[in-house]
Amino acid sequence: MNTLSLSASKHSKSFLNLLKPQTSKTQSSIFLLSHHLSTDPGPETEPNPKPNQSPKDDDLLITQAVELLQPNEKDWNFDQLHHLLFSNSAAPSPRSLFHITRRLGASSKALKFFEYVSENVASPPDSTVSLSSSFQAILELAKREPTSQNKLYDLYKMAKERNIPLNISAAALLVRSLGMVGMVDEALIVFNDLDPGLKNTHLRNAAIDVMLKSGCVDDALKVLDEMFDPKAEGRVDQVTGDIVLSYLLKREWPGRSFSEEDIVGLVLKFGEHGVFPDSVKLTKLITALCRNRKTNKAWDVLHDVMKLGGDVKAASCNALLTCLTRCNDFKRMNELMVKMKEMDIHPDVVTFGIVINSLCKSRRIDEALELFEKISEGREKSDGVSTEPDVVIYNTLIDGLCKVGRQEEGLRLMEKMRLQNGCAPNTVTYNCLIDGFNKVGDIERGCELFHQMKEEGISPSVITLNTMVDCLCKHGRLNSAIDFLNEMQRDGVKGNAVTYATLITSFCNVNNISMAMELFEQMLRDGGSTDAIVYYSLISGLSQAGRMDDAISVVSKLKEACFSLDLVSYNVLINGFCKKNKLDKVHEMVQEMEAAGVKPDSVTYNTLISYFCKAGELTTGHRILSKMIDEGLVPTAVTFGALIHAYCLNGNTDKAMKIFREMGSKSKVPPNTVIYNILIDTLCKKNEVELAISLIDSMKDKGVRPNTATFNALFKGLKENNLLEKAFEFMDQMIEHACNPDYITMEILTEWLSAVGETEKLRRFVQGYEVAASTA
DNA sequence: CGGGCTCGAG
Repeated sequence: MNTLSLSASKHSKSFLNLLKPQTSKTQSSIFLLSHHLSTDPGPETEPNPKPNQSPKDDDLLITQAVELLQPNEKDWNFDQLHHLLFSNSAAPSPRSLFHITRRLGASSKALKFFEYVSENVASPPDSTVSLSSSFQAILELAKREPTSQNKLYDLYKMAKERNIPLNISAAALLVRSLGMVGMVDEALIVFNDLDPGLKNTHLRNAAIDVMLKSGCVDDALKVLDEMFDPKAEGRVDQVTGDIVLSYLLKREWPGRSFSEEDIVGLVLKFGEHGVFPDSVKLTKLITALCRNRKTNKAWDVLHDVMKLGGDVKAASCNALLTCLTRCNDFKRMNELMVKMKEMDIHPDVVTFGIVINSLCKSRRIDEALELFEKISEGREKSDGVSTEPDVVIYNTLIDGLCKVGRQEEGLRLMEKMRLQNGCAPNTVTYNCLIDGFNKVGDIERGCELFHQMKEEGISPSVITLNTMVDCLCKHGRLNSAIDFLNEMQRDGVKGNAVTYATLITSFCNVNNISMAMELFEQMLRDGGSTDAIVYYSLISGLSQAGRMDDAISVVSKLKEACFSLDLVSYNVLINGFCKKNKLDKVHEMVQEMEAAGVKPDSVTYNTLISYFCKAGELTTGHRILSKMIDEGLVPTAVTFGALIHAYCLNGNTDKAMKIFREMGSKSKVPPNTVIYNILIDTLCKKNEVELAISLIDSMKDKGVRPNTATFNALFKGLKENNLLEKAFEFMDQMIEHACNPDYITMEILTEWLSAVGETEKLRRFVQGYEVAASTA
């Protein structure tokens, strides 16, 4: 526990420190950086006026010249023109030529003027700069004209023939514009023709942009490499970084592929040159790495960017935190938060949301509530801290409470959130609560809340629908579920794949395959455009009903419709074949999924581990577990459950208990109801009822809901040992937890209680009254 | 660009 410094008692302090007003020493540098992050290359540079001519003189000249050039080019008065421009000993400045040319409006007219000037101006090289300026103006005009595509390149060829060099602005314009209209080869010719001295950062950026967008990735990388040379003209700048990174962050790269290592390598290389991804891009990169299970890479790149002096914002840290949460890596979560404080990165409301969610998901709901209180207090203080809990944080907590059976508290929290500005309950709030009450069997309250939300004008979502449908199905009220669905559809909430998957699976479970098929057809009909997910749900339902032949025939239908199986479908099929003990089919499926490029996930591994463990092949089970860990997957409660189950079956209860304890201490995976049930059942059978009872208590502490099977296992043990008072106690608890007795419960209790003359207590129990109260 | 709710494994 001590290594886990997420615990609120320790952390609340550091969080409060983080919330203190900050000395803003980083403030100004952040501002500067964000200014540099702009991708706008800045205004086109205009030629400088001649040193001996003031811009004012220049402007007069420009106005007069444009006046003279106003008429159609046939009617130009060349005498006056010559007098104005060339009678002076000083030729017109490049700046004035640029402006005169540009104000002629049309490129054809501008070109005529350009011809006139080139005939009258002194011979090169003296006139080169002037002519280049005029030429730049022609390009700018031509670019705006509708048929510019070929015109631009023709103009370039003309300039080249006449040995009129491009200035930087003209070159950049050509490269960009040609690239934009798809004349990539031409754009690259322009770039490659350029004098190396002219290839400044701006131009190289334009060229790299064109190259990347057209798939000439290797060319781009070559230019980029030159830009990394410390002696080079045109070093990388922020814009270079933006262009290259935006490209790398795309889902696919035309023309080449990049590994995560390549991308991270480039980011760091930019970093060494003082160029960093902006917050959005860094966050995207980290999110992408995390999605591809490269948590370590994500961790490294974030820390390296910090080390190199990049500006890291909370969002990027949040992305990594989310990923660490999913791996239950509390140690590094904590390390990262310490680092954030060190680097003066303020945690924001999302950061707190992630931490609170992480605590909730590990069932450390009270610590989550404590942290929540601390943040709320911080809001009251007048130190300018603006982290107040938002709707998401409230919802996270309400869901956390509901998930551990504290739905009444969840309800109270909803009332509390109404008192906070801008924190009105929303659809998600109600979804959590409805599910909370439904899951403990209190459908009445679930329905009540459902009507309440509608009265409040909060529209139910498809998740609300699915929550209700699932609950009705789990209680065997399949027809009510269908009615509910129809009613919601009338109100405009259409069922989705989850809805149908739930219904189809439920009908398969009660062996009503024809109804399942009918729903399948209905969804195909209603769905408008067919979706593969329709097939998935039926395959899943049939597999779980053990009808593997039917499932496989639906697979063929799916393939005929040109869909392919997804990860979940492979998982349910593998599970189905495992249950049927068809090992050859299991192998076939695993091979097929690998060939299809579908990577097995923890569910796949759990299914296989559980299969081999149950079959008594513990060695194979452990071997698959190692492979799972090698693949970067984290063992889940199901994984541990499979191992624990295996050792229980094996008679090795001590080993099972050892794994169970390690779950809490080493792995931080919260055990679930099934694991408790296995252990309680096994311990009772071995006559270790005391230990079994202590496990029930630990369930309460950890917020794991017992179910009917939990109590059944316990009652069997209590009956063996004739612990009647204990039995009454747990009968009350069963009522408290809204666990309905099933036929097994009734069998055990009827036999036992009739034998000892306690039939009255049994009667009250069946009617849902507390048993202990009946004695009073 | 980052955090919340339903369903698919044991």
